[in-house]
Formats: sequence, structure tokens, C-alpha cells
Amino acid sequence: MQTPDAAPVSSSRMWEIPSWLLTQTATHAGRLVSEGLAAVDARGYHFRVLTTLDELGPASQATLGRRGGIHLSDLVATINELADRGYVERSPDPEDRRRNVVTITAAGRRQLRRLEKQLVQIQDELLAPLSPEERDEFAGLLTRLLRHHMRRVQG
Amino acid sequence: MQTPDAAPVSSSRMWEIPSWLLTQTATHAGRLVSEGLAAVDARGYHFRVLTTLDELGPASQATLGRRGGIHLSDLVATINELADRGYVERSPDPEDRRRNVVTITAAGRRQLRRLEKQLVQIQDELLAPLSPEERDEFAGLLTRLLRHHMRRVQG
DNA sequence: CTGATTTCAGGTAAACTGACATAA
DNA sequence: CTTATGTCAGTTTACCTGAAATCA
Repeated sequence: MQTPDAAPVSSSRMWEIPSWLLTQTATHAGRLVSEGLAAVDARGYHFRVLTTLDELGPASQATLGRRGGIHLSDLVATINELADRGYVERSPDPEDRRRNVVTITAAGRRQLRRLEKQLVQIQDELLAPLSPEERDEFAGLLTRLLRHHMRRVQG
Repeated sequence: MQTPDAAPVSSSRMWEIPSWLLTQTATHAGRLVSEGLAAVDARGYHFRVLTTLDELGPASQATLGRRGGIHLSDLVATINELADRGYVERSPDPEDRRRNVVTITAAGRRQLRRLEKQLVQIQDELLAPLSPEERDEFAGLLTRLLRHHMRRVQG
């Protein structure tokens, strides 16, 4: 048979479009994160919730959602998963009976350490081709872009 | 009532994680692209297929999928959508009866120009906080990362 | 009343998996 | 036989919408 297309992937024009470069690279990053966290039975939302809890202390779900950048509707399922695994506890807030107070457990803190360890490794894999200086530049540029667009949508 | 969380969004620790910066920024980019292309009744896959067709000339769906970075299963629906709008034509390949030959139409080329125009504007919105030199740097870093990870998975 | 909190039911785009019939 | 192609059905992740019940 003939193989009329030798090039493995991607029309040359797409490489000139930053939004395409960005979303494609993010897809690979997402895969690395998913796989790395799945190795310790977790996913991205778990880290976001646990690290926010570790930083803030016990918090309501609404607060966790805002600080962790997770929609409240998704938070319900995430908290369910974390509670099933014994990493958080959900109890009613006596001071405001609408609220649940979510608390990280000792097992949750241990799991968070595992997630952090995985994430350090994942960053290294993600940024492998870049020098330390370039990694800083890259993070700096992303931070500026992200700050700019966060203000535009839901400041 | 009290507002115990003044900060609008995102635990400080997440800002130190490049993969998080990357995927979050890509989410904003994806939103800009989706909205911008929806304004001309299109989505991301449409541009990828049309620009690849414009660059390669008539091609089989398998070739389009490989060059456009789209799974064959998703290509079927994308070609259906583009054919419904009169932007491409799908006809059997006489030389290989398994294949369809997909051809861009004149209307398809006009639509592609519209998509390109939208995308230029979108890039400007996405990269607004960066100087021209920084935009080049940013694209260069992304290109190196993407090339590296494309080889790792499906070289 | 308004407004905040939690929950549930659903919808999206993009990437992906598996299966199948057809034909090279 | 194996391999390539096109099609269909379905999953996953992250993000997002809307509605409802509860309560401040």
C-alpha cells in the first residue's frame, strides 16, 4: 500500500497559533497529571480540595469551591469521594445550619503529601525540555496571562 | 452575614504548580476560541479540518485525522457538520474503495478565511498582557514542550 | 423579601476506547 | 492472513447551567 501522508501529525499552520499550542500542551499536561494522580487513587480535584483545606483549615463547601476554583456542583461529588476514602469529614455547621464544615483528617494529610510528591515529579516530566531559567520564565508568563483572564471573567 | 473568605479564587499553593497554571490558562484560551468560533457557527475541529484541507488539498479522512490531530471517530461527525454547511464534499475514492476523498469547497475557503480572522483576534485577546517579544518567547517555549510530548506518546 | 448554601440533574467540547464491516 | 479505513456507540475530565430546598 501507499502512505500518502508521511508526516505523523498536525498541519504546519496550527503551529503558528498560540491558542492551539497552549491547549495541546495543556492536554499533555492533563494526561500526565491524571495518570500521576491515578497512581495514588486520586484526581485533580482531590489535590485542589485537600491543599486548600490544609491551607485554610476547616471550611464550608462554598469557601472551598471559591478558593479551589471548583464549581459547587462538582464539589459535592469531590467531597463525597474524599469522605469515602476517609480523607475529609463533613459535618453540619452549628453556627449556620445551611453549611457543612469540611475538615481534613490525618489520613487526608498523608494523602496530600503523596499527591504533592507525585506533582513534583509530574512538573519535572512536563517541563523536561526546559532549563530552570526557562521554567521560571514559562511560569511567569502563564501567571500573567492567567491573572489577566481571571479578572476578566470572574473577578 | 459574615464573609470568611475575602479572596475571590484559588489557594496560593496552586500558583506554584506549572501544570495548574497551564491547564487553567488553556481553559480560558479554550473559552475564547469556542466563543469566537461560535460567532461564525464553527468550533475548533472545523478550523483544524479546513486549514489542513486547504494546505494538503483533497485527502482521505484518515489523513485528515492524522494531520489535524483529530481522532477518526471524531472526524466522522466533524465532516458531517462541515458537509451539512456546504464547506466540504465527501466522495468515494475510486482508487481505494475503503476511502472517502474530502474536498474543500469555495464556500469552505470563505469560511476558513472567516475562521482565520476570528483566530487572529482571539490570539490578541489571549496574549493581551504580553509584549510582542514575550509572545514569541511564550510560543517558543510551548512549541518545545509540545514537540517533546508529542514524540513521547504518539511519535 | 433577598441572598447564601448545598444538592441534583443535566449539557458542553475535546480527547479517547472499543467494536465492527469493508476492502486493500 | 494482517492492515487500513470509515462508522458508530460510549467514556472521561473539566467546566458550566439551571433548578430546587433550606436557612440566614
